[in-house]
Amino acid sequence: MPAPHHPRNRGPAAAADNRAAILDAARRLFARDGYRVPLSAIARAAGVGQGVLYRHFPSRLDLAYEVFEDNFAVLDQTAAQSAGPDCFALLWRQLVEYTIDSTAFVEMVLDAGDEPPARVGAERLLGLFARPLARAQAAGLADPSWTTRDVLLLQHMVYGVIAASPVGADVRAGVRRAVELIDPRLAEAL
Amino acid sequence: MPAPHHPRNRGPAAAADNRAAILDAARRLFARDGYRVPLSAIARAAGVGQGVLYRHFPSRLDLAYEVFEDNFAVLDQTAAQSAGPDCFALLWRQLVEYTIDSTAFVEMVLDAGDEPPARVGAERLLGLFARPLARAQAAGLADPSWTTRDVLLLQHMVYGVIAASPVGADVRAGVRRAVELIDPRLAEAL
Amino acid sequence: MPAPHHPRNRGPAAAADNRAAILDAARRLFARDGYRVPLSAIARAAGVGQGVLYRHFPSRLDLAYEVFEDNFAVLDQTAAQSAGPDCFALLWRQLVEYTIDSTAFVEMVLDAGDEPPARVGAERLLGLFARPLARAQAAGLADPSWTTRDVLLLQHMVYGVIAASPVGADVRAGVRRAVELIDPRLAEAL
Amino acid sequence: MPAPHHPRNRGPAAAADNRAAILDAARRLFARDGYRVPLSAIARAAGVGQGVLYRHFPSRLDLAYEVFEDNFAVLDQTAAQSAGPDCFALLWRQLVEYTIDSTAFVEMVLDAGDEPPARVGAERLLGLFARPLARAQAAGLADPSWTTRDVLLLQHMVYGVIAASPVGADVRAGVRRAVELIDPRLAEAL
DNA sequence: AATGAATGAGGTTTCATTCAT
DNA sequence: TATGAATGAAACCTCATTCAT
Repeated sequence: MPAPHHPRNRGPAAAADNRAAILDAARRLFARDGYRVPLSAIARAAGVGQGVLYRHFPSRLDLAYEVFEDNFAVLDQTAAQSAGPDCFALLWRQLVEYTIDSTAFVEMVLDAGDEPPARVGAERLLGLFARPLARAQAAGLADPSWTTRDVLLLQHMVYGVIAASPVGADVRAGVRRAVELIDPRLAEAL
Repeated sequence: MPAPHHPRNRGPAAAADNRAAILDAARRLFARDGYRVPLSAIARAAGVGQGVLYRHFPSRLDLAYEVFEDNFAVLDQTAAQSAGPDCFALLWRQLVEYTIDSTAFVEMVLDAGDEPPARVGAERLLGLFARPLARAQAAGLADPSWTTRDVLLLQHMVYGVIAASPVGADVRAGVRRAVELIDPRLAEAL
Repeated sequence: MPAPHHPRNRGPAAAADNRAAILDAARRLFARDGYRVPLSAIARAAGVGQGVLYRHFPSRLDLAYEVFEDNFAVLDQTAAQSAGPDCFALLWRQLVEYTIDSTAFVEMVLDAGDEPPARVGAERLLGLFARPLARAQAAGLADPSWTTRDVLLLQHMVYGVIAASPVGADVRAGVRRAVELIDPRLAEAL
Repeated sequence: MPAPHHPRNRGPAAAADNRAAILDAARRLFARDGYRVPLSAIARAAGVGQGVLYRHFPSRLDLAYEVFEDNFAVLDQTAAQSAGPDCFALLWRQLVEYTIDSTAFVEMVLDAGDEPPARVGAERLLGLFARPLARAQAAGLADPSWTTRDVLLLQHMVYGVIAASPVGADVRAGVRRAVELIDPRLAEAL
């Protein structure tokens, strides 16, 4: 038995692993049980004590933000790698995917309320979409009247559709139709 | 002992009054403190015992549904009184207003999750909008491709914008712009 | 078996009993374990749920104050019944007794800190001692320079001696000697 | 790898520095936040790990005792340097000052409870005051009935006054009046 | 010898729900 | 039928203490 089942207190070296395990557990539980899932459940699922969770993430929002931070990282990469007019569509598609997958994201945003908006990523998204949107507009692939802030609104509208979807419903179909109502080009990207 | 010290139990006659008082208190507290307000607070504000609240509304959702039921009543009235092509715009405007005013509504919908969707009024809205939408479409006041189910989607999109609005933000402006992105005619109605 | 061992939820009728049981338990545990004893321990000892404790006494200070309220009641009685010059000595003796018995009282006072002073009884003691002190002074049984506020200081000095007494020490002897250092007449009363 | 990234472990030489830093931090935090301040806060303020704190001071009481040890050192010096009948007054003044400044001292004494009394310095104080008290008594500067143990009682009485002082109160004035009640000569020394 | 992360017990507090009266 | 106290299961958060590195 080379791997002991309950290695108590693996020391500071475990910090990075623990952090990753917490983020992983949080991602899963946020997705399964919603943003309000007990932090103790996350700690348990991650196999760490509650104190560790508090050390790494002093508040629920800190944790949630980090969970979604990964998403931003991928979006950043997409924005950096794709310089053509399609970049906007790619980003939009990914953003919608993340929004669908992380319904907890909606609740986090709801809950964040009076927190600095940058915390919940709005500003990051704005920066992310600015140039791709301009390029898409120049190429006639996006409505010329849209601002980057409108892209946020679009995402929020997608939120709404997802959030209001009954559990068994086909979320993707609903989102697609909703986006279609706004602009067929947006729906095509999905 | 002819004069009870605490004339508490006013008998069955009080039931209707209590019900109304609870609904009224719930409406206020949902608006002020959000959907998650303690039920005991609602009971207290209504001046009734907690048991009464449970008698009338076995669950928070039952209570919330009834609270918003009144909104539907007004919408019903609007639908009944206005037979012209403008009816759709009137209904839409009212629906958006209710959605904005009752942010708790958003949370309720989020929370309802796996409850029968009809519970949260979707079916009622469908029935409500069916004929007015048709009339508006016939008069060129609404996109001919829209179905009544699309109207629900539209409302959900408005949900999203409201839900994602930071605390101090101008919710109405955001909603208006969002609706504008979909169709200028919808925005005009607001 | 006429008396079930664990009668769960005895209903509102139990409120008064519960309140008394909580106060009783608190008095015992404060005396045994100090002011910082866990509230949950008090609830357990009283045989009630934690919620009940919170309903009756929203804060530790509320509970402590009520526990010591009884003491004041007895002092009030003494002050009311004894109109002679000995009244001061009687009150002083009782006050010292209570102070000795309730070391938690010291800690409560320590902990109260910035709470309204009336809460922790200082003002009550002032009012209680005013007239008896005057009578005792008139009869030459108390130092004429003492004010009622000085009586509080005297009590606090007794606090200090009690608080600093090692566990096994003869608290009473220490207090007596301390009081003797101040004024033999005060010590005689003990 | 000649240049370690984190020059953390400075080796045995750091032990003395660490000890001093911990004592310094403890003195400040005890004064600012009270005796119950988290040990982790002290470690942090001292810039050391928590383990180091435990190595040097196995318990909070050990730490507190050492913190106040310095006070004793000064008292020792006073006792050694002043051979006249005023020595008692000087020592008394210093003792009262330390007691006022370190309200945490009061709490420590309260908390020590069942620890060996010598730990909290009683015995040291006894030894310290023995000869100065005798000299003061011989010179008529102190009550001839006082024993050195009475001096401890006097200090405890001062404790009580300090401990019972409301947060905003003028502690010094209270202490002065209290001491005056005992003996004007003691108050003069302050 | 120092670090500082991990542990986990334990305290406080809050409510949804029940139920004696 | 109404009352509102009682229940008790969590949830949150905080440290004292340990221990791998």
